[in-house]
Amino acid sequence: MAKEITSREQDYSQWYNDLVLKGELADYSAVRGCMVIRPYGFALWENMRDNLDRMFKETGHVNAYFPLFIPKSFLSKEAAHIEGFAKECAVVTHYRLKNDPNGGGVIVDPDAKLEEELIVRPTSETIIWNSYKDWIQSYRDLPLLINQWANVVRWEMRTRLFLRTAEFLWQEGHTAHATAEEAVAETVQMLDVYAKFVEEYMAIPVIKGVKTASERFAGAVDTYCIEALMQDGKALQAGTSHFLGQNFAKAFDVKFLNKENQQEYVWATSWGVSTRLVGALVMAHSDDDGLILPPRIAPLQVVIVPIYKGDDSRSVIDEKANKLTKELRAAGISVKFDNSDNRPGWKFAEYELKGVPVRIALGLRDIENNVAEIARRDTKEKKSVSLNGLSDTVRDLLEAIQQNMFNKAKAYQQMHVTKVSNWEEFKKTLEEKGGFISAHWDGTAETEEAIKEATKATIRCIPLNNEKEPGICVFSGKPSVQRVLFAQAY
RNA sequence: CGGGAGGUAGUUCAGCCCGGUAGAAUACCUGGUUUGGGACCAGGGGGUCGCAGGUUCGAAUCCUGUCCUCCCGACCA
Repeated sequence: MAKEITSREQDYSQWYNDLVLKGELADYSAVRGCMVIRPYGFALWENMRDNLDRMFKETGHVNAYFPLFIPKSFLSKEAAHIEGFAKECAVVTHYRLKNDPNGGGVIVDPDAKLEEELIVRPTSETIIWNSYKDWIQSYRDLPLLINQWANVVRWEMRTRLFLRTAEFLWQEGHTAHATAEEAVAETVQMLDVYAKFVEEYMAIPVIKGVKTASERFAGAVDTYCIEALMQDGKALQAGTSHFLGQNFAKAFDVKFLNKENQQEYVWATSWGVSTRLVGALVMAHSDDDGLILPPRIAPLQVVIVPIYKGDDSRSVIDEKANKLTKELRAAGISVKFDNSDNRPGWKFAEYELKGVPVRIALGLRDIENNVAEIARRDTKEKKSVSLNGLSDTVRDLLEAIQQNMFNKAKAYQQMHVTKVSNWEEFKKTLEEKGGFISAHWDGTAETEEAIKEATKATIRCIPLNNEKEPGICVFSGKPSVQRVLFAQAY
């Protein structure tokens, strides 16, 4: 049995890797645990990034940029924070190379040792709070609502393209507030922004919740998260928003003078999503024929494939296709007319691999009848449509695909939240069905750890607005006040 | 950091056991015929066999070391 599960996991790993590589999203790089994001994959990330950035600005945030390097001493100012990150930090110890006196290569110049080592940021709380200390004097300086788009490095033991890489791109918001209530409201607001983005743009339904103490961000008072379900039944943390209390304000001595002329520590939040979302997109929607990208963020929404028959047809079809391309672009749809020298069948397969939502095939026969064959990637349905008002037809279809992808993923998610009442059911469900398991938990870290030890499942979150429902813990049999969501996770 | 499998053409891999001229498929280039689901014919270019030592007349092949990749485990706010 264990063997079968292993091979199933391997199959999914292989499936996922193929999707990313053949879909031309990313490649492995020469650097351990890092990846090269290819133009197509980067265009996808840019679309995600631009939409998120707009949503951040609509909620009053501004962008800034802080340094890549963090003095070692900064990290040690917040005890829990260093505890959480110390094991995975890349450290800069020298600032110069020199020619190897014993050979042709270069060596690190031992004379160029840094007095204080620099840490390549695993996250930027410390370097940012060092600046905030100087920026915040009075309640008039608050709230401070700043986001940065950056790369961070976490030296993970084991990496997977997009889902966990040693270096990744992300955004991190860092805000400072006059009151705890305001900071909590900000934390929840940004969680809502993330949930809205992931559901409405990426077409992936999420469960909003709060982490247990053991899964909490290092240095946070509360960690809120959105959890998504992948097609192999594993959960993926798609975004987090942390209420940091006054931990970082105290560590970096950031005080403000309130209206009553009293010194107070500020209240903080931080929140982030990363290129991991691209991995989520791949895992949540793809099939055996390749990627399936949601229209709202697809780098390419429509591809037009000409079906030539002899050289005579070429100019007629090209002319018509160029006209349609122009028409669709004018309607705000991203289109590629692929008149390259490959055969139609090759192109069909190619754009399916890359997840282009809509394909239009155009041949002489179609033009004579004033129609085109339009195919949707999500369901693979094909039909003939009139060329009159094609941009409206395509726009409606793109919207329908977006909706259908979300509905399908939502139905899958709902089918995979299972309420269980005892330990046998818990194990059986996890093994045979996967997904989220809604179960009573006695609230202790010991039980959480024991369940993880036994099944690899962790508490993904305590859903927001969770019903209070007395019961007994599925593992320990002790009293419980509510159900929580367990799952195996990425 | 433990266990397993690998590193040979752009890619996927064969060759290795049993040492003796560097291979296939695919991709790429040229010409032609084609085009409604990954075309065909002909010709062509492309590799310090991961790296470093060793054994040998001779190493992709054997030995030692080392680096890297993938899978599993440990680790992973």
